[in-house]
Amino acid sequence: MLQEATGFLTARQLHERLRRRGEQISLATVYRALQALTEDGHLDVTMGTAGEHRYCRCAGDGPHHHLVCRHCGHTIEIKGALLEHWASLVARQHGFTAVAHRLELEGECATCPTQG
Amino acid sequence: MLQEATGFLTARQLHERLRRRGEQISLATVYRALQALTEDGHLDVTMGTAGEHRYCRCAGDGPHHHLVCRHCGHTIEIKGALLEHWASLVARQHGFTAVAHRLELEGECATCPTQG
DNA sequence: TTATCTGCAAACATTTTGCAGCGAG
DNA sequence: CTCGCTGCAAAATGTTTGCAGATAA
Repeated sequence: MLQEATGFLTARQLHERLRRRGEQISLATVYRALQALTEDGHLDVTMGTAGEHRYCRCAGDGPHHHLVCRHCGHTIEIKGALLEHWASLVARQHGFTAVAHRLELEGECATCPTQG
Repeated sequence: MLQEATGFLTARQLHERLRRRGEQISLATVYRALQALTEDGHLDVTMGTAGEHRYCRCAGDGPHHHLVCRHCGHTIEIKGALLEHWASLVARQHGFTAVAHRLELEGECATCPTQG
C-alpha cells in the first residue's frame, strides 16, 4: 500500500497519488496507515520546514540519514558512522548524555527529472 | 523583547513566559514579532518533531548546529566545520549539488535543573 | 458476537490574517 | 491625515479522533 513512498512524501501527497491511481482512499485512512506503519518501524518520519510530516519507506536497518532531492524527492539513505561518532563525541565534550541526532541533507540530484 | 529565547522555545512557550512576567502581549503579536525577527536574521528556527516551530536566539555568524537539552531546553551552538565538509563530500559523491544540511542534537545536559 | 478497517466530518493545534483601535510623526 | 504596532477572533493548514457501516474470524 505504501510502495509509493519511494521518497519523502507528505500525507497529502501520498493521498493524492493513491487517488490518481484509482484508490478511493480517504485522507484519514492515509494518516492512520502512516501512523501504524511508523509505529511498526516500516516508515521513517521527518519534519518539513513548513511543519508537515514527511514519510519515507526505509529499510529499518539501524540509524541512517537521508539525502533528499528538493525537486523530485528522490532519496538516498546514508549510513553515517563517521557522523554518529562525531556527534556523540561533541555531545560528550559538552557534558550531554543520551544524545539522539537528526540530520537531513537536501539538494538537487544529478538526474532530476524535474530540472527543466 | 526576545531575550527570553535563550534556548529553543515554541511561540506558545514564549507567549506564556512573557505573560508570566506581566506582559499583556497576545499570541498573534508574539508570532508577528517572531516572524519579523526571523526575517531580520536575529532568530534561528527549527522544527520540533510535533510539527511546531522552535525559535532560538543565535548569533547570526554563519551556519552552525544546536545541541539541545531535552529537559531544560539549554542550547549549545556547535560550529561543525568537519560535519559540513563531510556533508558536502557525501552529497557530491551521490551527484547532488546545492546541498543544504540541517543537524540537531538532542540529549540531557550535565547541569540540568530539571533532573530531579 | 468481537475486532479491525474504512469514510465522513468534526475537532484540535499551530500559524497566519483581517479588522479596528491607539500612539507617533 | 498616514504609518506601524497591538488585540481579538476567524481563517488556513496539517493532523487526529468520534461515530457508524462494512467486512472477517
